[in-house]
Amino acid sequence: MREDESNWFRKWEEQLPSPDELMPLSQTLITPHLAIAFHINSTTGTSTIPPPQVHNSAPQPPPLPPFQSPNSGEFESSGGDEPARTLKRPRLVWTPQLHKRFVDAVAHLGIKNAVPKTIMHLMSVDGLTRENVASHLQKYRLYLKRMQQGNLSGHASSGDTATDHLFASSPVPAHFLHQGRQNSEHFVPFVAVPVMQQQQYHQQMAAQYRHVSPHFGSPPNEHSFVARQAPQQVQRMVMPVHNSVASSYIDDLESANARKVLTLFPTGND
DNA sequence: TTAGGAATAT
DNA sequence: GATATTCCTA
Repeated sequence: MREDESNWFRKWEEQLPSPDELMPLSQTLITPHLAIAFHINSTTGTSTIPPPQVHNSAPQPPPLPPFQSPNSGEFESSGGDEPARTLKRPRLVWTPQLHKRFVDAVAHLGIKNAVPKTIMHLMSVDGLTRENVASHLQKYRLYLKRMQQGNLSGHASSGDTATDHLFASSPVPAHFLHQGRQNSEHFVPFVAVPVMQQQQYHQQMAAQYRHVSPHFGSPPNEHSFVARQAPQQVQRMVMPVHNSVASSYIDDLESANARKVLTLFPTGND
């Protein structure tokens, strides 16, 4: 009996195609959509279907700048030549850029409303799942808890792990650290804009807020004075849009300046 | 049925 | 240690 079985197996095994014969069936773990979304150089000559964007109801947050992780994407494929025995989604790597967008989203929503699904939508990153966000959020909350208990300096208290560095790469909005006041105040119609887009931003500002700031071609007034006092990065990087991600830059501004700057651009109906 | 969140697994 | 998955709960 046993011998029958092993013979049968050997015969079956001999009839299997060789590895070479199997090669044409190679399959990438990264779909064309993901490859495009994350600027991954695909060697497969597949078509260039634009990825389905997850849209907010209003102006989009800027696309994430090109990713810089070693394998040029946030999604690590588990070795390009590995057979696609698992079609599981590749492991997500939370880069500083991605984390920043996460923090922006959470800051916008306020801790209370920051739940995975909402964060995911606000982040508007192709391929990002609710599970990805939930997992990251879980860890981020633990980090915040540690921050609250330990020193509140704004940097990792003790661990100094890679996570700590990642989390420290985007400033923790001040209101995250004490539970007193987080609310709708954080529904602010701003979004951070990469420096690359300054030009565009300035044009838009000039068009929309000509009356506000000398930076954009009109005479100074009280508002522009306030704006000039805001940290430079905010002057450069804040762009008014509705129903979009609030910038952690804003939350970062502990001073009254920030608040005044915010009032320059009253929130529309979200 | 869906989603959040803690616990657990990889 | 980082991220995914499971499991329980609302």
